[in-house]
Amino acid sequence: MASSSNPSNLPCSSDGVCMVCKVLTAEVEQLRCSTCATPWHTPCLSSTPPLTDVAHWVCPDCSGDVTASYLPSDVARPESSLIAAIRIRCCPSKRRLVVARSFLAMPVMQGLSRTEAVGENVEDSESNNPLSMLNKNINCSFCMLLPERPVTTPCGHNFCLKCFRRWIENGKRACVNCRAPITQKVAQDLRINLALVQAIRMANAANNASTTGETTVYHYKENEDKPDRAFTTERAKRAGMANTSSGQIFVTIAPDYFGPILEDHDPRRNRGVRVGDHWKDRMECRQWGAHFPHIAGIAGQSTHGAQSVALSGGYLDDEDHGEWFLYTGSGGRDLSGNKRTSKEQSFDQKFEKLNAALRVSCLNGYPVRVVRSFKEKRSPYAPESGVRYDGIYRIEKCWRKTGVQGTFKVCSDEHGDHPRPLPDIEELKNAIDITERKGNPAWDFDATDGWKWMITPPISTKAVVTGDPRGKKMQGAARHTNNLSMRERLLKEFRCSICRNVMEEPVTTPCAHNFCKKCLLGSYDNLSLTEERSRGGRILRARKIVKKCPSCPSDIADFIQNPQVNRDIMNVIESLQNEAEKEDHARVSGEGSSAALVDSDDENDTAWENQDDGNLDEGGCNNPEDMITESVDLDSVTNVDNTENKVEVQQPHKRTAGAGKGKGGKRARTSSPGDADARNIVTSTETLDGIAADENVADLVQTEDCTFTGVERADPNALEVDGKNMIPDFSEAEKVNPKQDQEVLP
DNA sequence: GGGCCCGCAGGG
DNA sequence: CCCTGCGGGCCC
Repeated sequence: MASSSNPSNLPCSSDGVCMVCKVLTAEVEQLRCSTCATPWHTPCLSSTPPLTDVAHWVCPDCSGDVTASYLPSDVARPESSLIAAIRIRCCPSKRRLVVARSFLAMPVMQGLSRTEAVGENVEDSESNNPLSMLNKNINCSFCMLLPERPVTTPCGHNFCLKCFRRWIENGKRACVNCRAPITQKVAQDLRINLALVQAIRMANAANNASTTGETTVYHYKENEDKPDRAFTTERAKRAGMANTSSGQIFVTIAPDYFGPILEDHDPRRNRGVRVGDHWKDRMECRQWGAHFPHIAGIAGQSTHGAQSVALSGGYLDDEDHGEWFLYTGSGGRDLSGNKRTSKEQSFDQKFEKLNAALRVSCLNGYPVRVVRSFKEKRSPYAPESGVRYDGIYRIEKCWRKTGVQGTFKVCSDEHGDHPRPLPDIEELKNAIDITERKGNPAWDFDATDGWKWMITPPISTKAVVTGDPRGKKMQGAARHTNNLSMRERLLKEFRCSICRNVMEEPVTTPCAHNFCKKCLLGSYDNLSLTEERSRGGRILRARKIVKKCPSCPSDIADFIQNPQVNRDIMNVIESLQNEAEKEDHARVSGEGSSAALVDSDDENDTAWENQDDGNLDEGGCNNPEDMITESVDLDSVTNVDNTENKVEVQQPHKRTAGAGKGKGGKRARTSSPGDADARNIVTSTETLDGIAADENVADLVQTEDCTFTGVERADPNALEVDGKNMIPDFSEAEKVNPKQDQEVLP
């Protein structure tokens, strides 16, 4: 390995110029680092590897020696930003580069560097900058940034998943920090450290927020008491699942969370919900968060936006073209009496409630999750059974128009009274209240990163898990409790799952769960390492006892033999606690707010909720761009008879703009006296931002047509397991129905 | 296969 | 607290 002590050890720049001798280097004179792929000018290296080792050569930046000199404690040196800049090169992915740039450009970071450069204590800047505090204590030793999708080694060191993977893929089997061996098992079965993810996210969100008091928000409500499956009481049985009580919600997203459900949100499987995932019914679908309401087709809040929709055939004139669809809003049906559902449209829909939510998502270009149910019999894209998650779509247009389901008119293919298969433009002519996005969509395609948030996602106003009646009660009770500071919320993320207190001597298991060292070891006190066995007087070889992680079924017997404290996390916790103490002293008052730290979850969670309530009127958004929602004039709808809200949804490679043509063309834009539908165009988009993203992003299709946003590929595993429920190949389907692709029918 | 019927979850 | 909602088992 090259020596790191030579100060002149510098790589070549991106255009191939050696940063030592300033000469444009030829490929043959370069040595590429097997870890970061950066080229180095061989003649300028202080030492060169033997020819046989060239393939495995690791550059000075990536080699352990140098990394050591870049440990967080060294960040305080004035040249730290330079070091960081150089280190960025070790993570060649563009994405990281982008992250790094914006990172360095952040005022917060600059402030941090300055402060540290002159040797001041950092804590002052920390108090208001949780992000810089985290950044100071937790750095990936490869890229020197806050770890992205952090993984923790059994020796207690934290890295970006990607950086660490690259290291492993290059055959390294020792921790870059401490040289502790990394077993094959650990290397192969990396798990994201969710506590870190949450903390970093929270800090990021706080940092991005324009005002100081606001919060992001990952509140957890007790959910564990619920069974894994939905259940129906004896009395309610006859009425079917409408009367079932929800089972446990498995994902850690709030009901008003927008976008894909990533592995970070899926502590059970650490996998996330992927396109093509399939459930037996709406209840099960709900438990995995794809679509929460178990009857209603739209999940959303009128001022916040709609998070998901279910396509299940409730409205006759919906069109499903796979990549885009038309969706009718809710309302306008007479559900009085004991008729809890009515197919008849008896009055106008308006852009209120859930329809307003759709419109908010349309205006802002939020990602909308889409599930299809087998009940949508008329769609070739519907699954044969159950409910399937079909990825992220975007609502392109909303309008109201006279539909076919009015009281006075029922049009269906059988009756031959086909509405003209108009292209969208035509339909839009007849429509009223046309809404479309004016600005840039919040969720959009980026050439480098694929589909992603272009702005800070809307801040959740709800607790992560719903459904526990106790939670509801607590909501009210806690409504008056005080808000938690960012520091307190961060500390909450670092609680031990066993004692529920902020961790002391935190250890991270290979399955990425965090506990106090004492708690973890204590829970196996009565178990010896091996079990003596005998049979019929004969002594058998001792069998190793399986020791399950307290949070999951993983066997962590090996790990707990010598669990290493996660010092990064410990440092963060200590910093946070010191800050809290200081503040308490400064306040001198007896009732410091840090006391809230030991409060029950419910207390705290609902307290945050309370805090959020204050923001609700602003659409729950803190980003100015989100404020568009404020301008929505929900009352602008007037004098329409029987209006339904429709959504037009679009899929990837299709031409979208003209949605219209569908098979029968349902919408009889006819003379029916009333029945305007509120419609929405939705286009499909999705990228999973997680481990899976690596596999998925490349599959995103970008259309020439700006209306469409992209589509995520189905999970191949899901397809294998259950072929009949596989997500349809939309392109094929289109071939079968060429008409659908024609621009306009006369 | 169609419709009844019922009582959950969530918005407001 | 009231109202609504693209469920679904069961009975006919």
